[in-house]
Amino acid sequence: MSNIESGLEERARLFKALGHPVRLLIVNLIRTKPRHGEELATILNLQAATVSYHLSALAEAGLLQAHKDQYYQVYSLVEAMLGQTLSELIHVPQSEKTPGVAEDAYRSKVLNTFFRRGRLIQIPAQLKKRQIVLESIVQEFEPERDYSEQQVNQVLLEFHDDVASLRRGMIDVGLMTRGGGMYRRKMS
Amino acid sequence: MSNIESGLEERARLFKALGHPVRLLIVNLIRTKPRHGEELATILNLQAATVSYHLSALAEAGLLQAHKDQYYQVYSLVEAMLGQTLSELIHVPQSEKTPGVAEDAYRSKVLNTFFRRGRLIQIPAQLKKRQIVLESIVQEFEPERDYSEQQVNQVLLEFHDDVASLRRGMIDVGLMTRGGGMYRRKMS
DNA sequence: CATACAATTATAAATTTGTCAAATCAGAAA
DNA sequence: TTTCTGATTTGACAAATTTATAATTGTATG
Repeated sequence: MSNIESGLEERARLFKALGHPVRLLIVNLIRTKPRHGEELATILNLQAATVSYHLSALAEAGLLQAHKDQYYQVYSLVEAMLGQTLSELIHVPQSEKTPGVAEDAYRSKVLNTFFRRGRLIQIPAQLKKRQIVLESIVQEFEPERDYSEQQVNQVLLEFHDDVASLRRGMIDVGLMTRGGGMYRRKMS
Repeated sequence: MSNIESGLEERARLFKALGHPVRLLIVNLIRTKPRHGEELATILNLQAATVSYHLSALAEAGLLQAHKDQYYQVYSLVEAMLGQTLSELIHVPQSEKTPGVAEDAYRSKVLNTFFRRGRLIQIPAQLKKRQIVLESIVQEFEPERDYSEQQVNQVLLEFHDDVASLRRGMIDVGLMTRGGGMYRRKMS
């Protein structure tokens, strides 16, 4: 996966997720043992919807992971995060330190809006934004190589479940071509 | 220093401070070398006032320290913070996990508003709040022991520069008594 | 002391967050 | 299938955050 997310925003998201008393409490509660939403809502004396909101913030930041268990959506801590030091977490690669040209800034903004942890949250309705997003995804294909629909789907599935729309989008926008049932990425 | 700050809010403040792209950038810039506000404003292409706002958020969170150098207020990183792991930083003492009774909640709220990193930001104008704040500060004195004005000042100076107002407040509110030039804390 | 420079504070506007209630969804169980 | 239970989404609204401009404060230099 390539240049899809601005590391800067991603980092900020992590810290922001932890920057709220309720969410810190949630993390601490889940740390003692994995828990589901309703349990937390009761303990914290908040609405289930509110807890859900906070949980998704934490999950999007990569701090929590969820798995289904019967009725319940059980959240647990992503242990891998815990060992990192502030020093490591704070660090932003040199390349990101200057916001860059306005053009790139807009591109980053769009990518940051629609991608979360490498996955496409939603396919942009606006052409201009869809274009930017698809351009970023098409990088995953080698140019001038034939892919079966199967293979195309497999790659696209990493980004979004609605692979059909993505596939169609690629053709519409002119990033890929189809011929004789095979797909190939156009060289830019 | 005692129960003055809710560790929970304090932690959240730390993370919240880092939870913004501009502030992360600032931290990274300052990390390479200490810098002053205007310099950062230029690099980041933001108003000086805006940078000032972000800097104070970072300073209040304990991440930055400032020292004057001629005209300039030079900010540098508090190195001590950097080594801590997320695991350590996230941890909230057991006692804080339950929000507590409403009565205490109000008290915490007031204390959190007026204290920052153990220092009093401002002496509350409202009596009720001043009372809460002073009560918390008076804990630093042993009851039934005589203190000279000098000694009183020395303790109070840890909390706020305007020691005179604090001293007077203590008497007004009835937390301390003065007699023959000596001060003593009343047993509650 | 007046002027210049940097920093902070005050104010205001725009944006984002946090919360709840109501509606919708999704998986299990009857 | 219908129903039950927990989870998520949506809409609304209050609260907070972010940012800019203008005013103020604080140092230092001529």
